Amino acid sequence: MNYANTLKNYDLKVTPQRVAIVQELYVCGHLNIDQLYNKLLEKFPSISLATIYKNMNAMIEKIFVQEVKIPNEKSVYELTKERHAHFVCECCKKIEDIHLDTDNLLTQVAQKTHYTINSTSLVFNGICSECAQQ
Amino acid sequence: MNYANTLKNYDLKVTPQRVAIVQELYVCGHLNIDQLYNKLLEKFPSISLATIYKNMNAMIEKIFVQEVKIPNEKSVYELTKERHAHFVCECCKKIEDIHLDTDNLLTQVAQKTHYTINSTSLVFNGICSECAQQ
DNA sequence: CTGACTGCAAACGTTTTGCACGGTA
DNA sequence: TACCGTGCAAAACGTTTGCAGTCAG
Repeated sequence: MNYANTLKNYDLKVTPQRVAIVQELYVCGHLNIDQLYNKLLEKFPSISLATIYKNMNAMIEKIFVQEVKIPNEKSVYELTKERHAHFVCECCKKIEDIHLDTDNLLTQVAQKTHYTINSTSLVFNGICSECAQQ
Repeated sequence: MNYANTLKNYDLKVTPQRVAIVQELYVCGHLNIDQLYNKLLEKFPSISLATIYKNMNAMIEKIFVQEVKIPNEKSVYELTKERHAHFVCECCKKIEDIHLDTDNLLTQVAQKTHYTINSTSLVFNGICSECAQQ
């Protein structure tokens, strides 16, 4: 993953702060604003929260990054990938991507509503196996 | 629907403001805080936003009301009902409940993650048939 | 009568904005 | 060089809290 080139592909100027944001999202998968800010503080001790917000908004506008809204939790951000669902552990707050076959689901929605579906937001809350063992 | 009795069933004191909140949610289905505030202003010209917030939090705590987080939109609130999904029209912002058979989906999640699922948040974004005609 | 609810004002946390400076292309 | 991004400070916004007065049970 070449972070700088990926930014360019999305029409975003390359700056060290942006590269670091992409890198953290790539490595960590899902981060909320505070987590991202704290990670970046290690590399850029004088980085501003305003910079984080401005960059997230710029990346969201280019659909390079997407916000994931989670019940009872702060929103997290992830690099745009192929459509997938999320599992959130209510205990350790871990978030995992789940790739599901949603053809049947979308067929049901189409039959019941006759609406055109453009995107989905599927979040499953529960207890992960690590937390369940304790 | 007897609003006062329903409030009592959920261990919530009955006040005119609360009855009005339940009534609006029952009639409108889904409302965000501003919409609810504006509706209640008609009946209670001096009602405070703080009252709305306090009551929503009280009702959520009793699981009488639930928050629905929607991508790119403000959260809306609805009376707790049986599990269901939501369709949101990107054009007119209309929100509709959809009752889907999710057995297959939950089976897939169970097989792929071995996690215990306690709740789901399923939101479908698209264009409703009324907006599609235009 | 007692405790809970209301409405107001202030406080708080989060996100956005304006501006001077510095860096990217 | 021209424009865009950064960081700081202030502003804006949404939500919560404290308090005095009022109401429900």
